[in-house]
Amino acid sequence: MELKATVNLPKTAFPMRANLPEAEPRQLAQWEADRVYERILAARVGAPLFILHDGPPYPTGEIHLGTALNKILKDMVVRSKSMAGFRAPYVPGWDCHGLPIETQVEKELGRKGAVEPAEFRRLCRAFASRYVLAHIRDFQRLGVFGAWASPYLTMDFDFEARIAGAFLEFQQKGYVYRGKKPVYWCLHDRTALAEAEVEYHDHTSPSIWVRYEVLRAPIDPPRRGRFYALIWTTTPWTLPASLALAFHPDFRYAAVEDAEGNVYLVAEDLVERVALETGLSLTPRPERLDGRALEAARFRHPFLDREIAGVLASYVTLDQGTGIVHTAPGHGAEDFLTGQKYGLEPYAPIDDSGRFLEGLDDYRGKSVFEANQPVLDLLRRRGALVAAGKLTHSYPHCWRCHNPVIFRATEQWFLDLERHDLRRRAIDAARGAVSWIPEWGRERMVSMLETRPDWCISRQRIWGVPIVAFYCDACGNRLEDFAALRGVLDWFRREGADSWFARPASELLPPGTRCSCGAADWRKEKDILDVWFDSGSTHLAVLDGRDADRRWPADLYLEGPDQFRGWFQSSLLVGIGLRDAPPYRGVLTHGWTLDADGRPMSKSLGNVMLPGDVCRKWGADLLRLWVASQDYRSDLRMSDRVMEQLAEAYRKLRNTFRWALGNLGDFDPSRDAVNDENLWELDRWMLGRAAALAERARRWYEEFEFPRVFHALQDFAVVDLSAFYFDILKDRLYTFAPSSPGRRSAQTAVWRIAHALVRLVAPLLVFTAEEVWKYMPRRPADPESVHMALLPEPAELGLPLDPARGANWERLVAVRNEVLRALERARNEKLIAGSLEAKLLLAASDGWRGLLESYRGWLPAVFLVSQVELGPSPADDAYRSTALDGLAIQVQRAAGAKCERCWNFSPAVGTFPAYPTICDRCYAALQEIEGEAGQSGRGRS
RNA sequence: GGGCCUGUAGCUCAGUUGGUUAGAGCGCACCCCUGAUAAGGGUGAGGUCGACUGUUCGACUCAGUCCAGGCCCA
Repeated sequence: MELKATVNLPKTAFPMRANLPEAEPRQLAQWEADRVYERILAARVGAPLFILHDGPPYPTGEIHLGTALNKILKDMVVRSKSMAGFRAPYVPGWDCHGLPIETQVEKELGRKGAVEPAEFRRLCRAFASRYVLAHIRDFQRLGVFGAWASPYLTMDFDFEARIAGAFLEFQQKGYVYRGKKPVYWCLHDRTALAEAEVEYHDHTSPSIWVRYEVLRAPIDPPRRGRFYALIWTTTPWTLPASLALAFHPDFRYAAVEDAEGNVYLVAEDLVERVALETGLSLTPRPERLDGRALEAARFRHPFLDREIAGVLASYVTLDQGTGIVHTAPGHGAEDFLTGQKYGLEPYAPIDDSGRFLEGLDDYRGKSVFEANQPVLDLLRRRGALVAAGKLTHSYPHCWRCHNPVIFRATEQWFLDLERHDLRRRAIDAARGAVSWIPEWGRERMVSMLETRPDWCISRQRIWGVPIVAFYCDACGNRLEDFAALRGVLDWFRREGADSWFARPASELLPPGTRCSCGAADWRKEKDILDVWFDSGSTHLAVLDGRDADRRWPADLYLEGPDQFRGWFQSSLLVGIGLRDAPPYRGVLTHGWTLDADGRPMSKSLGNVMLPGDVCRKWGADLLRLWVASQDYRSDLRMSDRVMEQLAEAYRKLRNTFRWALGNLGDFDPSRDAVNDENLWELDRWMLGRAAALAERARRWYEEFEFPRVFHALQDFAVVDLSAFYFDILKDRLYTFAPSSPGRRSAQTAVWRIAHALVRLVAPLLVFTAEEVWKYMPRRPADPESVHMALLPEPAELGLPLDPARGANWERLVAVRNEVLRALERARNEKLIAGSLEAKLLLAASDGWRGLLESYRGWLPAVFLVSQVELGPSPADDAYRSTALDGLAIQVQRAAGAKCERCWNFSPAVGTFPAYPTICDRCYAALQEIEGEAGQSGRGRS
């Protein structure tokens, strides 16, 4: 038993089980107490800056997995940049204004409009502040480092002033106009919505076929019945605003006759389908018309005293309907454009809540969706309704209240994208100056910019930055004295944008501000700015160069794919419009989070997995591993199954570190490390492999290829270390005398590798890396936290081994793999159990023979067997390699007895009277150990 | 319907300029060890590379069509 005490078994306090959910919060508290984030920055004074500008989330509710993915990726970027030697500050931000907050506050208030605007804004501010604090905790829990004590909030007074200032600047530069346009309109929230605020859900609409009597068309009228154009629509309520019928210029239109002799115009290709869907029995007549011939046609409105024009539009399709589209320029984007072309008004006779202001008694005073049925009845009475049914289709809904929205022409504020070539310049910048990861981001941004309409920047809400504009009470003209307008910003800086609501125009404007008409009474604009204008301006407010950590433009924006229409785009337009350059040098996009079946996570599907729950069950490092393990450029799958798998990978990595730490318990790198030239060859070879890994990993970090880092680290830990190198080293580390050159060589290699690996993994597994670092023997120059360290340079792993020798080891590994097969066969035949019970007889052809001869002394260790002999010809029952030509392996029982100390078999066991149960090698080791003990005994006295 | 993207073993990923029997790790099955032990090691079974059609002497790799899924928009 006392022999066992002479075996150097691994010893470390580093726990095998991580217990991350409990350990991580302690680590967080430690980091905070030690001000590690600040110290990392301090350690990079004067280093080149790397600015990741944070895309601000809304401070509502608990963060979801997509948010966590986003923040973790950002943290990996910032940390890897920092460890690559950059000064990489991270200033997190929140988008505090807007409908999401208003909706929540209204919910808390219980009923709408219960309080004055100023009070409502106070409640919104309080709500946002509360959730910012909650989010900070959530994000910190993920191990994200950043300036949590000084984040940016778009509701900060100074920030509000900057947003309003950006608007004034746009206006001064001539980009801003007011116009009537159909916009998405939420009847429930009584506000215009940006495209970004609309989401599509299924909705059931009436599906009706309506006939418009033809007044004039280049075709002979029917003998018996009447002559109609047939249209199909799912929005009966837009019929009162129907001003035109649109035909496709290139379609052919047929005249078809029903049983009663009435004749209908319908797109030729749709005749059969229309007959089927309406139940009409339609008989074709010989007449055919090109769509473009119908531009001059005239029709009668089905129930209003109105003549309707025929117009041409290329968006008319043959997918559905009749190939003729009823057109209401006040209620559709495409209709609006067509209306403009033909000089038609964007007529929308409804108020903010969707009630009809004019028209027939049937529907006047009703809101649009209520009007569908009366309009239907009206059509039926007038004989205009040909058929009616229902259709469930994808329809735009308000992103906050989830009610269906409509298109409605209203007075709004717009940014003119054609002004000063804004659109073109933005596209050019996206094409040229910005680097996109992945590459396709460029094309996506460009194509979206090409087709997007002017930016509607006004909202009829309360919680936001007001549009700083005044109207003359007397003549209605808008104030264009920009010095006076800018004066308002001082109020914002002092009291916030709340001052707009709390103070009269006379206070906000310099005394005596007069209109050109001479009057001096002003009325404040009621609209506020679109929140996307807020967030689109964050780069102006945050990257303003007020200290060393702020520089415009940012190096990187990193968000989900939805931000192509959102933040990426709004920021770009603001940057180009006001600074004539993009606000970012690069844009990185990640995918969406999906469940195990590839469906997006959503509350309605009930498949959401919250980061908080994952942290409580698995730990933040495992969530981070999830982020690091998958290709974030496409969508990421999440499930218990995936987490279980990651937990296995984590465990393996952790135990590999643990074994290394256990074997470094008596190793001090500055005292015990072996020089490169004294390192054993295998150790140098492994160091070379680690160096190659470090080199690749550094490059991958540079390219944000985190999954490659993770997979490479895992492979290295599992294949190179655990299954190969460490397995081989056990014999040397456990049984050699503690200070023997061979053991110190192994320890030097293990230490260098672990010391490098822990830094390579640090940006990914932030908690575990720090924990490993704590238990690792370190050099005096090593920082206190692994996160202050730099990524390992390949050179740190030592001088490269001669490539020819490296190639030898690769071949030895190939032989080893064959040996393992042979040993397995022997095990199955019950010849041996453990591999140390084996003796190998290797017969090799010339190609392999030389190699084996020259590494003869290494072979038992590398093959984990007690004895190896090289022989001329294989026995009949030898294992013959198929992979390596000419190699045969014969497994026999090892000679001699099992050494009690090292468990190798040796004929020498029994030849040492003092130690009858041990082998010659252990005998020598024991001599050495006794010598060392004597020395250290003297040293101590 | 349009724009962009994704689709290689049960899971997560590699697959170099198209070129021999498509790789890795995990998981799984079986075996070994018991001095990394709620650890460690080994062997093995798993894939018609989403489908189809082309180009080519040869395609996971190129082209086209389709299918499934995602983001955005209609």
